[in-house]
Amino acid sequence: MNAIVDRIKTSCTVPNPNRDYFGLLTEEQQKIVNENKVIIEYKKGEIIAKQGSFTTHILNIKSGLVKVYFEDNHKSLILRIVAPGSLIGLTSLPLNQNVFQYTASAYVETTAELIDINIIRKLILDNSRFASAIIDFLSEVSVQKNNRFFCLTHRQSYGKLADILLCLAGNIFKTDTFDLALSRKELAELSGMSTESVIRTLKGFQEDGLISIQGKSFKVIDPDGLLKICQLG
Amino acid sequence: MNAIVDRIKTSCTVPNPNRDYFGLLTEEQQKIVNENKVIIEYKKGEIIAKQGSFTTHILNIKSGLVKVYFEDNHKSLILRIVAPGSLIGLTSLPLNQNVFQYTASAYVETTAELIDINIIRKLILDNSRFASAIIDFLSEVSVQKNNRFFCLTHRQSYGKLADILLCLAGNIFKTDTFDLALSRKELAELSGMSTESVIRTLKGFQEDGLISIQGKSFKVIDPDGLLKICQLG
DNA sequence: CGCGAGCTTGACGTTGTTCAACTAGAGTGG
DNA sequence: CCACTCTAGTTGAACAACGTCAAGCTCGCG
Repeated sequence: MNAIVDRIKTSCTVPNPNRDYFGLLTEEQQKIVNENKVIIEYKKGEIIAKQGSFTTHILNIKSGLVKVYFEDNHKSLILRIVAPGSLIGLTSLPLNQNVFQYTASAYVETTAELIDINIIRKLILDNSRFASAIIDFLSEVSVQKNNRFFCLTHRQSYGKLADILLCLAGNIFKTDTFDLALSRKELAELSGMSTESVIRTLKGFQEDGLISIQGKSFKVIDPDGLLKICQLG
Repeated sequence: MNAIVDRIKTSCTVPNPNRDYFGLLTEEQQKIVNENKVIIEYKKGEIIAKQGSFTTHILNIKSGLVKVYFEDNHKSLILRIVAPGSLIGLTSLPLNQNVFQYTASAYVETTAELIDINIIRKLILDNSRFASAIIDFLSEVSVQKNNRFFCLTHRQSYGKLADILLCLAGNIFKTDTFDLALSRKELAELSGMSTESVIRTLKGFQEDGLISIQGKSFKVIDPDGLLKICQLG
């Protein structure tokens, strides 16, 4: 499964699990962070950060699953799915851009550390290895977003949805059988399609023997087939 | 004109003109950069960086106009338009991501400084204010890309093209009358439409008295009208 | 048992792409 | 100076992909 996922430039974002940003800090610095952070639990559906509001804290997702989306004119676009180990709010680090540039909400019950953004700003200036890790993080997110961007603009419904399914299986749930925490409507949002089209496309995949669905329970039967659909468009 | 442009989250990328990344370096560090850079001139259409090839240098665009695009399966997606003052190649800073993540080519005659990427990596570790400026740059590019992403996925042809026109007038050429260096085909690529649709949509704008066109010469007559079209979709 | 949210299906309309033909202008060689 | 050709731009018609709308279904829960 992972071999498949590695071959596509998939559209869902997933953090690099090997990266421990705060482990790069000195003991002293870690102490400062620990003294200036709080841990918050969010229930399913709750807003974690609201686009346009002042970014006073950076969020470090510890457990759960979060959607980060851009809102405008009553429409929304999911920018990335955030799994534990990833940070939210870094685009507010520039002082001239100090409000959340997107909204984040919890797909499922989620816990997050909130760390004062000014502490983060100071750590960037005080610890260059930490700064470098943040640069790496931003670069990786950027590249993953490019892939998602490409997928949503240059593929049609079958390709988009095949991509999302492979990504959910390979990157988020890391197994070919999973109970989807998302509704059809959320799947539609994620792939930039209408709910009805998602349903019809899923049905098509099922008829072609690529996946099997039982309500919210998904099973990827033919990942290579899905991959082929991704690549064709 | 700029008041209009500021009100929309436009899809074309433009660098923050007030930022001089290398001015943050010490004299010593600037000397190292100057000793390890070359200036290259590119002719119209030439490839400046090719997706997939090793990133040995970061590009600092000094003059001209560059398109940065993502290629896959014989399709391409323009990620951003790069004007002088902006950097290209920063997404290759992470060591596990050390190839160009996109292709860059010159729209018009362009000059660029090429600076060894390892020097940049070292400067990030040695000079935290430089590192912080790079973080700010990546954040700004990220936000602009989100806007472009939203525009291309959630607007239809009229909205997309109106956005591009306002952006070209307001951000790139900075005047409401300009000779477009781009062909209709390039305009189509930029807005994610077919060439024919671009032509038809431009014609529509002209009939509605929003713009006037004489071959490659464009004039924005009613920026508020274009803005309204952007916002409606 | 009945209600309601989420899911599913069918019919229909719109948007925008594709294909093919045609035009205009710029450059080239006889 | 005139064909010739090549490219970019333009137009029309046919078609396909999707979204929208409206109606019906299902399943969990009070």
